[in-house]
Amino acid sequence: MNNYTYKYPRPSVTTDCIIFGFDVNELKVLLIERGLEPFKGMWAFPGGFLDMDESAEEGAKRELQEETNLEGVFIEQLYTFSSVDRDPRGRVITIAYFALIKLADYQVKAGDDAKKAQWFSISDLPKLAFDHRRVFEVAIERLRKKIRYEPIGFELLNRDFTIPELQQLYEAVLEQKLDKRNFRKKMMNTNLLIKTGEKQRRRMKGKPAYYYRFDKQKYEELIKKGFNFEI
Amino acid sequence: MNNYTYKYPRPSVTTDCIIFGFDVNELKVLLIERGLEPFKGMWAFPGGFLDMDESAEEGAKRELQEETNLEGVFIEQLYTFSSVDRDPRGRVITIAYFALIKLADYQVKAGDDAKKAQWFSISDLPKLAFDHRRVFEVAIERLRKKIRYEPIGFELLNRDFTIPELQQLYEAVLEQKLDKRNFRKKMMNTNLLIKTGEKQRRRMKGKPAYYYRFDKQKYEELIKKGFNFEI
DNA sequence: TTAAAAAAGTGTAAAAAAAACACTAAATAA
DNA sequence: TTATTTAGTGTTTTTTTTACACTTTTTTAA
Repeated sequence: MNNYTYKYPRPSVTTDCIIFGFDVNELKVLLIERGLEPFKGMWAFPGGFLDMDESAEEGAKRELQEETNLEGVFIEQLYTFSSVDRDPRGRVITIAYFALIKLADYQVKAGDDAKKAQWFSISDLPKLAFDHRRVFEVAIERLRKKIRYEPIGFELLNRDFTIPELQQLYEAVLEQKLDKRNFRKKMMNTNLLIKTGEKQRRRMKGKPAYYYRFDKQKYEELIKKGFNFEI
Repeated sequence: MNNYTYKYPRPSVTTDCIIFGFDVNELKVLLIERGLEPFKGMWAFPGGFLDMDESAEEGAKRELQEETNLEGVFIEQLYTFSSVDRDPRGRVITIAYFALIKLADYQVKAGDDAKKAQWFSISDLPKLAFDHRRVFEVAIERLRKKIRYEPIGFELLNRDFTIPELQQLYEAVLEQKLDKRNFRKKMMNTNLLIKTGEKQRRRMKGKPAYYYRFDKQKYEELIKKGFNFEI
């Protein structure tokens, strides 16, 4: 035990992941119930200690994989939180990442005994452990800014989505109503949406909407030429 | 010696400061010549190890103070760099901050023997130690984005500045020419510039310009009401 | 089977913002 | 006193954004 000795004291370094999902018109975030002290019984973002042979991004991705079974998702460094007193166990610095996932592709592993994971609507969060409330505020603010300038909303929807679904996502994230016609116009003017030709085929009220796909390849080419996505 | 022992290995944590200044129409950055291996003789951003009783921001500010004698400057977390191999001495994670200072207020301490500090034009940087070239790229990109959406340019100018000076700063940062009339119009329309009434009084070519001040107090009030600075 | 209800889809006009553009004014230098 | 240099100023055109209402296609209920 106690094998690692240094001349000067060092903080522990962890990564945390703020994982957003979108379901039935609500923006959700994934939390884990803490089984141990400190903050036992409270909810926190999934995260853990950084290994010495991985970068912070790799560590965050590894944990995301372990916790949610998801790979290849949009992940981005959010902020590094380093208040001296943020963890009662000692000096712990956390490098926080945020991730957007397609909720439909993902099932919370029910009954995973080690850690109870659960999606919470962002408007109805429980009390969070550590400084995670603050972390959440930073994350949601970043998401709100980012969704206006980069086409990251699509990461939250199925590959095939309808324009009204996309609009509802924007409305949920930005917390404001948008004009139907102007929204569609703007999205269409990017020339980045491909109509699949399929209609919604469902037992549902109202006229069914057409499905679209985001043309990621075209987007990547356009940004090389200095194109700016903006909504 | 070797007094700190932990059960699991821990990375070292440092902070680095990318300090921008503006002088004679050039955007500059402050570098320190390394006196020791590794990268002896090469240039690097000022920085150092985080103390256990300070947050990363406090650490960055302390170092900024030590290196440049400046206090109360605009400072902002930039990014945390954590590649496994970024420091040949071992696992070192750095939390990078960027800062904007009024060059006129600051004199590089000539002959400070421990560390030779020097301003470099961003278009003429020497070879940088560690991954600091990458760090620089991230910093300049952030500055370019940020200056369009927040009134941070004023942090680089004297309290009293002329509109042409301000424009030259924007042109240096954004690396593009701007229309004189449209630039002035936009700046004036923010209603955040106070004309001091003073003219330039100098032995210089051309018509002297009037001095202005940025109304920080008014700006702070406006952002509370949802105002957006944009240029 | 028909009528009512619900949601998707569509275009145009007005207003606001951004871009383009050239001359006059005030100082210094020759 | 004349030439040179830089500051300062307004208007028109173009582009972008906003506001706004009806038709179409489906399901549900009568």
